[in-house]
Amino acid sequence: MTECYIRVAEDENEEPMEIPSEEDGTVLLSSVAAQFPGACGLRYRSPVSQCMRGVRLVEGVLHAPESDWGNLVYVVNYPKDNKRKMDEMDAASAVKIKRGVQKTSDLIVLGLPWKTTEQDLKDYFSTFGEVIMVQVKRDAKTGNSKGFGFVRFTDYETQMKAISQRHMIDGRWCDCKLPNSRYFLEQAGPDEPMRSRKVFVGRCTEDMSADELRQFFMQYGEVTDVFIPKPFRAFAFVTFADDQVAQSLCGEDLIIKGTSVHISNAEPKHNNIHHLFSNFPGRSPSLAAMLERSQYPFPSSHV
DNA sequence: GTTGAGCGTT
Repeated sequence: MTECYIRVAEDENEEPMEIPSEEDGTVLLSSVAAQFPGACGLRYRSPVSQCMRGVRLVEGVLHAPESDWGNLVYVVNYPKDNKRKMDEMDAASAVKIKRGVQKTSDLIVLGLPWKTTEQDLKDYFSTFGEVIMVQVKRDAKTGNSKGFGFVRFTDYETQMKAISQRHMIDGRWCDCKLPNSRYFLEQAGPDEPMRSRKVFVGRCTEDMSADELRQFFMQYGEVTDVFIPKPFRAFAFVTFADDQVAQSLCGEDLIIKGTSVHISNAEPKHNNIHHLFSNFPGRSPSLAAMLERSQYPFPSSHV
C-alpha cells in the first residue's frame, strides 16, 4: 500500500531493474515501458505453484498479486514474444541502410482509445525512441477522437520496431502501419512519368506562408517558385531549379511547423484524371501509381 | 452522451 520499487527483468536470470510504484501501490505499465520499450505486461513465478503467473493489468495499471509486490522478480511480457524477432528485424534494417532506404515516414496508429491524447501518444512512443510528431485525428465539430492518429520517429530503427509489434495504449491494442500514401512510393515505375521541377505539397495548413515554404524547401535545393492557391485549400506547389531535387522529394512526408505534409508529383494544370477514379479503393498498383499523381483535388477552374 | 475498421478536414 505504499510507494516502493518493484524488481523487473527481461528474463528470470537477468539482472533486475527497479521500477517505481504509485502511491496506491500499483505500478503503471508506462513506468515499465519507460525502461522496457514495447512491454505489454508482467509475469512472475509463483512461490507456491512454481508456475509463471500473469500480473493483473487494468487500463494500463498493474496490480500487485497479493497485498504487496513482495520481493519477487517480475518478468516483462512482450507482444507475441517479439523479443527474438527483433534481432532479425535489426538485420533486415541493416540491409536497408546499406541500400540507403532508411528514411522515416509518418506511421498511422490504428485502434486508439477514444480518450487517448497526443500527449499520451508522445509519452508512449517516446519509450521507443525520439518522437518528432504525433497527431490524434478528431472530428472537426465535436473534437472527438476518430480512434486513429499518426506518429513520426527520428530514427528508422525505431520506426521498424514500432511497426513490428502491437501496442498496448491506454488499455487497447493498437497497430502502427505505413500509411497508404507510402504504398505508392515503392512503385518507382520503370517508365518514369515526368521529370518535373514542380512538386505538389499536400496537407498544408493555413499558417504556412509562401515565404516560410520557400525557406523550408531551400534546404533541398534552389527554389524558383512557391504557389499557394487562394482561397486556402490545404496544398501548395513548390518549383525547384533542379528537377532531381523535386523528384527526390516525391512520396516523402515532410514536417513543416509541426505538421506533416505530403510531397508528390505536380500534375499538369489541365489534368482531371482524378474525376474518373474518385471512388478509388486503393489496391491496384498501376491504378494507384496513376492516382498518386492526381489524388489531390484540383480547382474546378482547372478542369 | 453512441462506435472499433480504417488512411491524414478543405
